[in-house]
Amino acid sequence: MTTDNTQSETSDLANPSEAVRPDDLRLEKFLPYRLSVLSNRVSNAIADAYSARFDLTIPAWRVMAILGRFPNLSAADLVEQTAMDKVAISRAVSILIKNDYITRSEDLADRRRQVLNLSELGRDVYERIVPLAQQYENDLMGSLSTDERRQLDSIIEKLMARAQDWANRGLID
Amino acid sequence: MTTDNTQSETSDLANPSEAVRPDDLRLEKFLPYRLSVLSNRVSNAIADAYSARFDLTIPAWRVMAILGRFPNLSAADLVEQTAMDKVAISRAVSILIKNDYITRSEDLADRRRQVLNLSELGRDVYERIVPLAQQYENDLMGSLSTDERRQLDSIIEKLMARAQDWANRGLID
DNA sequence: CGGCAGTGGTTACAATTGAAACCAATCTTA
DNA sequence: TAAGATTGGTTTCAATTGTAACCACTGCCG
Repeated sequence: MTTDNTQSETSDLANPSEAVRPDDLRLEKFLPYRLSVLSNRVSNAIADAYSARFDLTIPAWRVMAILGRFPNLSAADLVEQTAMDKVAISRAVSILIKNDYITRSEDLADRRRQVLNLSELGRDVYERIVPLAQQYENDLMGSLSTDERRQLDSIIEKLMARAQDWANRGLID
Repeated sequence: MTTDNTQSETSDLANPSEAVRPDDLRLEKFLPYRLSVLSNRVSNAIADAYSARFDLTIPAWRVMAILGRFPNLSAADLVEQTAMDKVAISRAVSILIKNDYITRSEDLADRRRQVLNLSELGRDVYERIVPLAQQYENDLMGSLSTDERRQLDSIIEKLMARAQDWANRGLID
């Protein structure tokens, strides 16, 4: 209940029988809204950069980012690592294979699984994208002080945890 | 199952400054990625809450949020206020009208424009949603200290500005 | 006036996304 | 070892979203 009430008079008590008018919602200060706008701006800019240079969507790029670090994953492993869902992974993978950016091989031990890896070409692209991605991040972070970066990191963790709770425990009532 | 590092050829052994291999990108620490996950989690939870109770999508709710504060806006005004695009607004508006949540009247001065307002019913709903939205925000913010809230506010502003630059000035090269 | 560029807003269509059904392989247990 | 339950992954179909074309009106300039 600590919504910073920048409204002139915030006397909760001082409201007689008059129709109880709720405070207006100031969308431009509403965290979920701001997060959404910020995230979209950032994502769109970066998506443009990736697709202009490498013909990669963000989901596809994410898959490559993970495979670059952790070879021999299955699609299910990717789901776990990326917070993307099954279907998105499946689609990204199939595009990446079509582009010869990754390879898919059967897992002999479990013939349902398919082991994914960057191809030569894929690793090549990976190694060119990583710096690009880092450049974007550095540019963003460049607008923050060292302190602010630390703060942001920890704040995001906390918000993430809380939002995760919502998903688990169900909605607020 | 963290996999074995199968990078035979890329001269691991040559630790000297022969940095052939770029640092891996740690997706889970990559700001654009984290923002996206956080924003999606938050938005989805809230979207569920709105739609479960009021059959409102987020775009529609945003339109109502703005109209609640600023009556007599046109669709173009809404575009400006919400950072949503023309089409999204148009669609949200048409749904809201169908639901009798808002009214649309001709602007006599300029017959292209249409003046939008919450209807009685709409204001009713608005007044019930605002607290709900605030509850979600408070719950999120509840995981942060007062300091952190201030910090977050200012950090978001900075990031937003930087991301905005990207859109204006074109991509990083 | 008459033409034409610019605005407000909607429509049409393509691309993206999500939910659920689905197939195939594996694991369980009996 | 066969039946059912589970897991890995893809396909299908509907809903959402983005882009571009579009219509109606206004405003401007000749």
